[in-house]
Amino acid sequence: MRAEALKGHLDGLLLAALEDGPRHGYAVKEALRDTTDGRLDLPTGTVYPALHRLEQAGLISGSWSVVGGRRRRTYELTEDGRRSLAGARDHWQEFATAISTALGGTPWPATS
Amino acid sequence: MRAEALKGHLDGLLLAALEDGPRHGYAVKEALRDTTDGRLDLPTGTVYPALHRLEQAGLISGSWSVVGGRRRRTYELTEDGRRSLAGARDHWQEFATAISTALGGTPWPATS
DNA sequence: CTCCATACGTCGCGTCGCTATATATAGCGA
DNA sequence: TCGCTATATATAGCGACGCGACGTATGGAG
Repeated sequence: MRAEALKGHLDGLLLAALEDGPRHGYAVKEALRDTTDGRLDLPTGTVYPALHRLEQAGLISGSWSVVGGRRRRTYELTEDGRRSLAGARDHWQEFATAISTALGGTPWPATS
Repeated sequence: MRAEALKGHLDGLLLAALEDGPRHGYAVKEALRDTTDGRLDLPTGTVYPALHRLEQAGLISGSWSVVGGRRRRTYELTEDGRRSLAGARDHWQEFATAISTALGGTPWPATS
C-alpha cells in the first residue's frame, strides 16, 4: 500500500511502535511492517527523519549503542510521548469516523 | 476538527458529496459539513482548488449557471469519477485498517 | 446602510513523506 | 575472494497539496 497519505498520522504510528519497549529505528520500521502484515512498509527516508523530529520534540529519547559491530540508536517514549500517543489515538478515532461518515459507501467498519 | 491531515483523502470526500446528484462548490462544502455534524468544515481555499483539480482530471464535469443573481458552477460525477470514488473507498478501508492496526489502543472501531 | 451568508476565485506558504544517494558492517553463496 | 543481500543510519532536494489570507460580487435581514 502506498503510504503517501500518512500526512500527520505518521508520528502516532512511530510512537505506538515504541509503546511496548525501546526499539532502534530499523526495528521500528520492521515492527510497523510486521504488525500490518507488510501493508505498511515505510522507506528509511521516511522513518529516520520522523524519528529525529520526534526526538527534537521531546516525545522520544534516543541513545547510541553498538550491537554486533553495527551502531544503533535506540529510542524510548518520554512522558510527553505517552501523552502524545494517547492524543494521537483520540485524534485518529475522530478523524477516521468523520472521513468514513463523509465517504459513505460501506457504513463502518468493513463488516463485509 | 482540523482537516490538515486530509492529504490524499480529500478527493474521495468531494466525489462522495457529488454521488447523490449534481451540486455546486459551496453546496459540496456544506454537504460535507452537515453529514459530519460540522466536524469537517473545509475552508474555501481547500474546496475550490480541489474541485478544479478533479475537473481537470476528468472525474467531474462542471457547468455555469445563475441562480438568484449569483453565479454557480455546478459539478457532476463522470464515469471515471464514479470509478475513482469506488477506488477511493477501497483505498480508505485498507488505509484505515492498516493505521488502526498499527496504532493499536482501542482495536477497531471505537466501540466504547 | 451595515452586516452576514452565499458564491466564486487565486497566490503563496509550510509541511512532510518520498526518492535517491551515501556510508559501513556482517554473512552467505559462488 | 568477490559480489550480493540484509542490517543500520543519514541527509539533500523534490513534489504534492491543504490552508490562510485576501479579493470580488450579490441578496436579504436588521
